[in-house]
Amino acid sequence: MSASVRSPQPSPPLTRSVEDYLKSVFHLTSQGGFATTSDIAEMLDVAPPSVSGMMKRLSETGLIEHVPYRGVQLTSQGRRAALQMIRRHRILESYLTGKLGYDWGDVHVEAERLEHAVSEKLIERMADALGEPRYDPHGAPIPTAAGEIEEAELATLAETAVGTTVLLQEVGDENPARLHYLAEQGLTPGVRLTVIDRQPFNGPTIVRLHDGTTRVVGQELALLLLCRPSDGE
Amino acid sequence: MSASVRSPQPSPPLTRSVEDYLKSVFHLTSQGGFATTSDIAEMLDVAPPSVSGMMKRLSETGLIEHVPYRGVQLTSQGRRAALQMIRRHRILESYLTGKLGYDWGDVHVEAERLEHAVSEKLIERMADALGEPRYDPHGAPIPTAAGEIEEAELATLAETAVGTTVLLQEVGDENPARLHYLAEQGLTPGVRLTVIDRQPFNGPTIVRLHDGTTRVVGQELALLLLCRPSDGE
DNA sequence: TTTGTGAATTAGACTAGGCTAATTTGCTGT
DNA sequence: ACAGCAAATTAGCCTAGTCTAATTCACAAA
Repeated sequence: MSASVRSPQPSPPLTRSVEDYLKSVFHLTSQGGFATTSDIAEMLDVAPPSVSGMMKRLSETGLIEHVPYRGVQLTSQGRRAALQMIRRHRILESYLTGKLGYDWGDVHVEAERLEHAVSEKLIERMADALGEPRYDPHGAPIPTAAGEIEEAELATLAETAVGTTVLLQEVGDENPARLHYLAEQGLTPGVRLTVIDRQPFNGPTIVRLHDGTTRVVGQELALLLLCRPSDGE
Repeated sequence: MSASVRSPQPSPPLTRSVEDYLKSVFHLTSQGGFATTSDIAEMLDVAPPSVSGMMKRLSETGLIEHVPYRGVQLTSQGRRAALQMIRRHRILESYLTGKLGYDWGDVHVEAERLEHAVSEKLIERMADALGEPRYDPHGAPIPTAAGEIEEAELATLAETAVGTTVLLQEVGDENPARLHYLAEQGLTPGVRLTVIDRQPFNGPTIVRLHDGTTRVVGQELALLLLCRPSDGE
């Protein structure tokens, strides 16, 4: 009988909404700290009171830690659930581009809908068919089935020093138009860039690609290009 | 201004529930006639009053025709929506078995969840990858994107006369255990069978396969095997 | 120390979709 | 013709999740 006190009761499956909230909190706290009500509300396009209400319910079910008027963080249980959703999302994006000819600008919306409906089994079959990919089409790391995710220290292109050669690792965006443009410019994960100049006052960054051609990248886009120091050449 | 009277207003997307109800009504009226409240309730595993409520809403939005205390039928708009769902379902089943190694007994549940989340575009990509299949893994016809569905006159194996040779066209079941068993027995769509005997009092039907081996098929299963007269041979 | 302000929460209402219990209806058998 | 029964509907309630309007809180600035 004493077990009933802290037994992790057979939790009902999470609803779509709950899954979305957990993902938001995960992303908003990935740099540490708390996620605020208004940030969550904006990310999910709902009104702040909706967030307050949901946060209350989620903290009652032990998925988040809520400090009223301060913000929220995921519990380890909530983090596990969020990572599972992110794995689903990123495997789906990878599968849609890799096996069904989707453009990397179009996968996000489709994956956003499917991630709530796919079974664990289907995700693992897709991952298997793809050869257990470690990164999605945008270069974001895919959590393992066990819930581990790679945490890399990436710098935006906008803050990379002139003269440096870097590897473009990830594009931190999901806007189709921007992604299409970047693909046209050849600015996709995996390419090596050398920063050859940067205009002052938040001006554009000028980079040289491996093939010798150059690109002028405005700040808005440069902030989305996540790079890491290039090892060898 | 006069247009506002009968303009087919930009109907909001159907909810999951609505999609499920429409599918049920379609299946229950496929032989003609009305679908009854209790049949729908049983098929969807909800209480009859839930069905009454939904039928009221659906007839207000013009998807079904409701004759109180009699039953319902789909309007042409409702039929179009139902056929779209059935196309999605059957394309998904085909894709899961054809491209992701699913067993034909396991696809139904997975497709049931995904059919509410996939976009039109994804379905067409899957259909394309499969070469526009006309039948799903159980032999059921797949509606075209334009909403046409093949209507065949099939007889159950249980009613097929002794001595007749037939083509097993479709297995009208979705129970994984039964489907597994049938696959083990080699009783899958496309095989040719000759009925060589049938025991009285709803007893089993004995058939010979093309390879000369025989199978004893109890009535419960024989009722699920939908056959058509075999042309040649 | 007090006050103003913006963020967060509470209050209260609404919709979809489900349920049970009570009532109504249509049909069948006498 | 009508009594009885089973099926269908109505009545009334519940939960999840959303909203707007009103209120409360934390903190920075005076």
